[in-house]
Amino acid sequence: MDIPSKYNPAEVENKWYQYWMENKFFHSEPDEREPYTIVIPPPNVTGVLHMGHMLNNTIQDILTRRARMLGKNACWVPGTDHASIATEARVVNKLKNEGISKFDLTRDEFLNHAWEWTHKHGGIILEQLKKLGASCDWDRTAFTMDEIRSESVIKTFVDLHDKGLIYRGVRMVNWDPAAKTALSDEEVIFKEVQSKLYYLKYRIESSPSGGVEGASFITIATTRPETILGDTAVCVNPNDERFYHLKGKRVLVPLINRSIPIIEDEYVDMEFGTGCLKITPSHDVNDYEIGLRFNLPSIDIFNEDGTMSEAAGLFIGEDRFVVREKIMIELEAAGNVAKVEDYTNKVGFSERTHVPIEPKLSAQWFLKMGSIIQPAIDNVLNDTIQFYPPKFKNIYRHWMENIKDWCISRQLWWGHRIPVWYISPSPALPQGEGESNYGFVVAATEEEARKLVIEKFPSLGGVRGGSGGGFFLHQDEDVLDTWFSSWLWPISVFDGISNPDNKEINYYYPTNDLVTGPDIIFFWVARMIISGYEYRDQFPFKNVYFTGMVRDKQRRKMSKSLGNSPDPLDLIETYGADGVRVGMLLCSPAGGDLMFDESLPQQGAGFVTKIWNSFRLVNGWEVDKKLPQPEHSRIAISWFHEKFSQIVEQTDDHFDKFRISDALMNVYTTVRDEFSGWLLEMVKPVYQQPIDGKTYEELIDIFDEVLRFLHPFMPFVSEEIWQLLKERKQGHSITISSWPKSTGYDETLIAQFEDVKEAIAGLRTIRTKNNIPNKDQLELSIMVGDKGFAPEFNSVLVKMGNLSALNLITEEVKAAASFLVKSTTFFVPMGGTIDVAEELKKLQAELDYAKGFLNSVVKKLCNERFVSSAPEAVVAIERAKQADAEAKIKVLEEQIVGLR
RNA sequence: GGGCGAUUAGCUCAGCUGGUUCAGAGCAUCUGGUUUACACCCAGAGGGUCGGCGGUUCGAAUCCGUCAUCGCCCACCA
Repeated sequence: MDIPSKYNPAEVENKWYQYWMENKFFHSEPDEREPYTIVIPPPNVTGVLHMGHMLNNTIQDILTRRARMLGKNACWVPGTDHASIATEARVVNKLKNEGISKFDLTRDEFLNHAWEWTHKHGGIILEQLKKLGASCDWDRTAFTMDEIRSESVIKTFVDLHDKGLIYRGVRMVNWDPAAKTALSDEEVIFKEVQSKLYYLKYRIESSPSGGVEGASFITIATTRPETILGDTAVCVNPNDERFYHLKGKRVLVPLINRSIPIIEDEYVDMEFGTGCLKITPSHDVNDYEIGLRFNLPSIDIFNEDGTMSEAAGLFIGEDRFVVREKIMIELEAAGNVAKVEDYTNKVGFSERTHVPIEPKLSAQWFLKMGSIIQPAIDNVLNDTIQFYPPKFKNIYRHWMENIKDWCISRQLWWGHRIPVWYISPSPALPQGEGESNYGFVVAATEEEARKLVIEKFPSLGGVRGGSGGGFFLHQDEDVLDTWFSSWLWPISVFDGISNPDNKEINYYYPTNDLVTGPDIIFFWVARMIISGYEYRDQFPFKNVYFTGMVRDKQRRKMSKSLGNSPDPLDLIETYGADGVRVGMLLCSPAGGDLMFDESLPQQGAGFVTKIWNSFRLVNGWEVDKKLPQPEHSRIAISWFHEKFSQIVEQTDDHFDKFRISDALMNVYTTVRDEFSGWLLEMVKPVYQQPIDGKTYEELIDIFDEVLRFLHPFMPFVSEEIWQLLKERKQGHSITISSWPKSTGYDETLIAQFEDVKEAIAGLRTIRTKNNIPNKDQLELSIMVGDKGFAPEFNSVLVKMGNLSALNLITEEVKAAASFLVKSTTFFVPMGGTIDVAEELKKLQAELDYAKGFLNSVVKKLCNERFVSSAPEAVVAIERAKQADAEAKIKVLEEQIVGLR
């Protein structure tokens, strides 16, 4: 068969992916087999593949492919997330570049743009996953905002509301002034920033008037001077002696001279700043709480976009950060600034728009987290659901035990519109007004809402509002948090919310493994577990494997702005998908970060070439069926069977423990060392000689098995060679073949062969030291003693050592180079070229070492406490060590005497 | 401020219930080797007081305490 000498990944990969798709090998339907299910962490619909996806999806593909080969009905469900805020931000941005403002559009107009954008850019990432070789069931591709998923989300909202778990409340929320929406706590990232601490003087009311000098002041410290316009109190600690005299007094807010009380609350830290805190209930969570306790007015000085509102009184319409600068100038001029210090504090930023968030009081929808989370806590702590690595259990538990209600509404348009219908007597009632007067109903559709209203409020009458009385319905303008749809993902992809008893959900759920990043453990993983128990009374997945971050060599996170992230598709083009996959996994322990460097896919690609060349070697042999099988081939093949069985067993164990890198390392060294380095070299016929039929056939079967062992990691090259290796039936594929099985193994045989390897290494060393070319034959004599070297592999020694003769002897050989394996001595007669002094030196060194070793062992054995308290097996091992060392010493001493 | 985890070869990491899996792997380094599958290769070598200090034990990389350094998560100190 003619085989290209150079493997061409691009061509091979396209060919086989197409073949797999045409034959629907990745498609799964419920049947009588055991299911194996993974749902993909849905990437943003308009996103593009980055290195994190590569790592994550490679692992999922390996797990899926192996499960498929284990005979399970493997189903890896792909899909994308509508990514409410991220996508909306992109569309807004795009429109802005076209000179269109979102706020000039109607909701429908905007959504048209958003859908257009989604259809144009959506799903690119899924096409990219195909390049990686992802064996997803593409017929099941889902989208968090497609019909089934939308229906599931709405239904869930209505259900949770009807259970009393969803409520509307006015709370201090994290406000994103760029996106003009509330965010959940999880979407806020706190960062340390260099800022300033401003010490501002507030005049005490009824103090002697006159200039600032000499008047009575109280000094507060703040990082946000612009918020003084919203101050409604100044607070001190009741135990703070410094302020006893101010009890019950009032102060004037600088610039606007609003009179506000001095209040006392233990919340204030006497040590910090001046021990005096200004209270701005509208713009700080703590101040809000204090405001509630003291019944303080709340003045919202910001507009939704972070500019000053009318209520601020000054700087109206100007941005908060501009105002910070400006107000300081005015305060300075008015004599209200005591001092300004450099200060480092933490500021919350929006995860999506990266602007500082603004605590803001607003009406939002919340999901109560109190009662529904218990099974999610219990079943992770008791390992019903297992986390890999397990350290994430603690992090998870900590979060769960301190969980707060989930703010699920977002002031956006792109997403699932909240199915809440406000009842009003007029057709044009702005949202927010009249709610309390007329109330609302929660229903999946307007029709249902209408029915509900009539049921609940019969007095309103059934007719549409207007002159005839009746009512109008206004749907809530807001949409739901993206995670409110993705938390249902393992259920909703099988339509298990709307049709909870359908065949698919019953078969595929719960899923087996989830592979994701620890950064979304709270956003997503925890919430899926919660919803799993709430809606299926069952965990959504058995195992969660957390991947690490992909970083660069300097441990920096890969990011677009740093420009340190390679384009995955470029990598695939350069190194081939198999090479990149292997490169990603060679050193990425679970939960540990992956320091990515182009040398990794390079190594992966090198490994692909190695396999390819192994195939070229075997493929190039001429077979002569009449030839008998040589002994060295027979024993080599039987050794490989044992060894391979052992390796498969180890690898299965690695998989069970989600040690994917270790599993790959097993595959890597097996192919490179055991298969190519040893087996092929042992059975390789003499140059241009044919190979016997039996060995060839057995070898092809072994190769087949090795390829199947490789396949989950390197799907393409394994398929290519597998197809070339033998005549295959139409529609056959390694994809649907079987994973190698361990059939048990003979440890003795494997150990014996390790000795043989050592002996061959000894021979090679002698060649190197004495400059004897490989093609020159050597003669080898083995000293046969009671601790004999197993003779089973002697034929292998002859072949691999290129020996002219192999003698079994009982007497020392003079003028020979020698080496020792265990306590068997090997001699290679050197015909007088032997350097006696050198040889003696070497032997003496070995002897010294052996004596020292013996000494330590004997010491241990002489220690009665050791002998009496250590387990018998351990003592026996020590005794064996002693015997071995003694034998070795005897041999060495004899040799030394012999040489002298 | 609270919690979690880590520290083993130049780098990235294994090392399970203390004892031959006990000091390991891959990469990197160094030395030698190419008409005969593969220099994307082969053969060899060097390199570590297992973060420091105490303790438990016949025996500690492994268990305990403590200190140091790093990382991560959570938290409302202006």
